[in-house]
Amino acid sequence: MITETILVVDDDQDLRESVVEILEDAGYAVASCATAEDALQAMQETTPRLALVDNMMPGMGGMALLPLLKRDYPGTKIIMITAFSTVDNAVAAMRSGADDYLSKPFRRDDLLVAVRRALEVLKFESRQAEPCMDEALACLSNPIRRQILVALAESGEMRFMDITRTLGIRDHTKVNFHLKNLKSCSLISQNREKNYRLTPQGEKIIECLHLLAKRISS
Amino acid sequence: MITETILVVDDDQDLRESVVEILEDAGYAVASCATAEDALQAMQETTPRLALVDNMMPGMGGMALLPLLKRDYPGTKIIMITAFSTVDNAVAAMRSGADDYLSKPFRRDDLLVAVRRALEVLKFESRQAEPCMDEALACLSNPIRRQILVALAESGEMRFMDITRTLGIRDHTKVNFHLKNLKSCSLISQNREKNYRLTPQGEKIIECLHLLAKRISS
DNA sequence: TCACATTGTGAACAACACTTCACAACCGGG
DNA sequence: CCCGGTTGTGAAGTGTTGTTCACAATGTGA
Repeated sequence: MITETILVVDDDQDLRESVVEILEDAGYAVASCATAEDALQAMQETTPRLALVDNMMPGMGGMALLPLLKRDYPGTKIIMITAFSTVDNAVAAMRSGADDYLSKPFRRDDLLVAVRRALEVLKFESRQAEPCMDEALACLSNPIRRQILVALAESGEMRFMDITRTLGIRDHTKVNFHLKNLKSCSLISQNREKNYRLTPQGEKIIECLHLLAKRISS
Repeated sequence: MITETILVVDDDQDLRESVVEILEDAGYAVASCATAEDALQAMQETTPRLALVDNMMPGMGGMALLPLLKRDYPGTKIIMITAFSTVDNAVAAMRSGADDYLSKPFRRDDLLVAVRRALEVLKFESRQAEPCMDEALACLSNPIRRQILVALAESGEMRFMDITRTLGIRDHTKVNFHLKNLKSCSLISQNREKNYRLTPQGEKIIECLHLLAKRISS
């Protein structure tokens, strides 16, 4: 079993060591480095699931590091640390993929609260919901069903024959068959007016399809 | 074709009307309402892909509305609007799922920039790369094959009987069958020592499986 | 060398996914 | 009212996927 560590990235040696100490006192395993470049190296070696990153660093700054980390390690949570924080800066950081944001100076407890919260989220996320994915993935295995989902995602709401014609399928009962499948895994639903639309679950699946497509093609 | 609209949620009638006007002048179709409760209703009816939500409203506030919207309409982008903005508030909003954050008072152009940026992201996300995913998704449709991929992701490299025993399958030829499938979609490969391992493609798929699990369970 | 685990193939079969067809309930306009 | 489009069901057939079994090549330690 690989020990779970937290990575601390900060060029200010005093602050870095103090952060490391706080975390180690709290019982966490910690790795640290002083530059964004070293951080990338460290990520490759230890792949921590939580990283604390300083915003202002010589060389590549934290804001530049953020998107790199999020792209290559989408599962890793990142807490941004900043002096001179502004609303705009915080928003920019969060938009770039930071999972939390700490303004310097912060108290010991601010740090620990943020870390614990991030780890809680990780714990929650790592509890997988495999079972409910089974039916969903099985549904996705058929191209016609995928096309239906995509069409619904684009149009928001469609009637039966809309879908049939959009896909260019002559036999409407065939479409019906797949619609029934999608309904039974509750990826789509039908309202009183008989309009089909994605369920929240269905939308999540579509989002993931997009992610998958993006990732595979890149 | 349903017209794409932007939803504006703000209790302050003056501000709401001015925002609506700015957006309409810029050529967008706009719907608006004054309370979070009405917003939920409006979402059900029109399902806009972009919503501007005021933070402070009588009744349910914007911060309470946010997670509801994100849960039920994960595809919809949300821009939070706030008077008295602080870093903490901005961070909290972004953490709750806001995609952007505007401090009052803002200029016409600030608003339009944020809106355009959100719409750009939406446009990008809706562009798909379906074709190469077909075989991969078909492979994922079988639980045994998924288990094999997961096992390989965890162990890095395994031999035939390792896999068979790890999955607790008595008939080794069954495993062989699925391995052959996985090989033929090049999600796994086999080296001279007959060890099986994930291909780069296979690793990407596993990442996406994790993402999917995360998303579905949350 | 023999015994035994590993790794694999191909055929026969079972189970399931998908398609097609015949038919029917319903609604709206002419 | 009748006609044609919409939305649906169920049964029968077809084809694909998945399982099982009998068997074989290879390697490996006693």
